[in-house]
Order: sequence, then structure tokens, then C-alpha cells
Amino acid sequence: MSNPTVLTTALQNAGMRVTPQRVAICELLASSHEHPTAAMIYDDLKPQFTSLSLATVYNTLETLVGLGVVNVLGHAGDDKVHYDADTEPHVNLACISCSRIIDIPSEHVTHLDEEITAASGYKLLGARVLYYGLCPDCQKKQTKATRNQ
Amino acid sequence: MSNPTVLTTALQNAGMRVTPQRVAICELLASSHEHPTAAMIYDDLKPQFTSLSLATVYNTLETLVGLGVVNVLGHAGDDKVHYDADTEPHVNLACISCSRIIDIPSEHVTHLDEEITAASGYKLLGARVLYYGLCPDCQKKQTKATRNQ
DNA sequence: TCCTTATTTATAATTATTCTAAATTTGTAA
DNA sequence: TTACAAATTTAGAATAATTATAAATAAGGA
Repeated sequence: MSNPTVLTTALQNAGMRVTPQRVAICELLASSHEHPTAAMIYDDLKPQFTSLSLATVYNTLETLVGLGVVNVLGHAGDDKVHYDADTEPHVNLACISCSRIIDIPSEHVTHLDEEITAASGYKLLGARVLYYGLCPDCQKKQTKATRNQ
Repeated sequence: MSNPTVLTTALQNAGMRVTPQRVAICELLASSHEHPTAAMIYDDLKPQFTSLSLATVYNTLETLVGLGVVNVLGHAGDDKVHYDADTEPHVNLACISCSRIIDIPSEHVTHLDEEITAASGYKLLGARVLYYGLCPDCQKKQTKATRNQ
């Protein structure tokens, strides 16, 4: 979660238009804890924007990523790319069985940015700190499934 | 880079067959610094295994990831999933322009595993610590391109 | 060697994402 | 306001990475 104005302001500062569709996507991204995919955003907003196109969602996401205000986390067990508007350093933890992603606070990640910039000379645009495994619930389910084989 | 026997032994311990194709894929993964994609592995091995199928590469990668000996880094500017057989904690740094991924040693990431396991109760299978941006070379190219507009 | 099972293979199918061109909207300036 | 140029959105087609399928092959144990 983050402040939606951070996203819309970034668009404005880049000289881009702040359209209703973009605002809605930014607000959804900023208010969401669920690290949504393009399809999830589309499904959420379609009722309000009857004419919304998936292409708009993808375009907007690409734009926001290019501005460095949204991170691309990648797949999470599904085959869909998940996005994260929280660019404050933190660890994302995905369950590859139920594809949910949660946030883990961590003191250690806060230092990585400077460390990497200093060591590499890269111009950093985003971070993808995602660990993956099985959440407690899915561990239980898996054990049960194995027993019943 | 890592020891190829770590990968093949993992297959063996899991009761799976250590076929020539799998060995070749493990060796390539272990000896490579380039964080290859499925297609890169296929192209590299095709000359030696004339009958190699892409499906075998994908299957083997999925298997190794499931065993926790290979990490899925995700996209790197291209639309191809990159893999990393080095499961020792480190930072991967991708250039979204040339899609190359380099390794950055970092003291801070070494602590994340325990921190996350303790905080979450998840059974960890892999890590995806990938920062992305523009490498020094591509920064120069981009500046030139902008000048010529 | 035979047999069962796992694996590989070739190919078809799927599907997330990107591309394209037309329609629409936005901001600007008269 | 009105008109205009440029940016954006849209719908749908196209692309391409990945997965599924079913037959062929190879591996390991009896």
C-alpha cells in the first residue's frame, strides 16, 4: 500500500496525462495489499469502466514501472506477473500453491539499494525481492494430499 | 555458478532418474553465469542432443525449482523467465535494456532467509532477489538516443 | 532379457501479453 | 467556446512463451 498521489504525481511530472483510467489503476494499486496482476486490475475496474481495455491496464502498468513507482514482482506460482506499488524496501513472500503474496518487514533490505548502486553503477528502476515457498495453510493441505495417495 | 553435482544429487535423492538430458541441463546451469532462459538452454544443448525437446528443458527446470536447487528470477526486460542455479544468497541485478543479469555480493541478503522463515512459518523453496535498471553501457546509449531525437 | 515405469519427444493447444489501427479524449490556444 | 494536434483508449488480431497430450523411448529392477 502507498499513497495514490505518488503514482499520479509521477505521471504528471513526466508530462503524461492523468486520465480517469490511469487514476483508477493508480488508486487500486495504491490501496491494494494483494500485489495484483493485470487481469485482477482489469476485473476489479471493469464494472466502473465498462469500456476499459486490458491494453490500457498493461500500458499503464508499463508506464508506472518505467517511472520507478511500481515494481514488477513476477510470477507467483500462477503464470501471471504481479505488481507492487509499495516501493519502500521490503520482502515479498509468495506461496506458489495459492499464489498469494504477503509483505515481510525487514531491516536488511533497506540497505540493499545503496549497496547495489555503489557497487554497480547501474541506474536502479525497481526491486524484486520475492521469496517463494508454501504458506502454512498450503503445507497442511499438501501433507493431507500426500497421505491420501 | 555452483557445483553441478548438487543438482544431479538432488534429483537422485528425490528418487528421480538422472538422464543424460538432465545432466546436461544441470551442468549448463551450474557452469553458467548468465542466468539462462529455457530457450537459451535449449539452443546451447541442441547441437549435442539433436533430439532435445523444449518440453524436456521446461520439465527439468520445473523439477529443479521444485527441489529448491534452482531459483526462478523472472523476466529481465525481455519476456523470458531467467533461472539461477546459484542458491547462495546474493543480489541479482538485471539491465532491462540489454536483459543481462549480473551478481552482486551482499552481506545483507545472507540474513534474509532466517528472518523470513522465522517471521512467516512458510516453507521456503526459493529466492528472487533481483533489482533492475539500466547498466552503465545502456545508460550511455540511452543518452545518445535522446540527444538524436 | 523382460517388464514396468519414468522420461523424452514432437506437436498441438493454451494463454498472457503485445501490436495495430481506428475512435476518443485531453489540453491548448485562438 | 470552438478547433486542433497529440496522447490515450479501445477492440480485436497477432505473437510467442509455456503447457498439455499422447506416442515412442530409455532406465532400472527382477
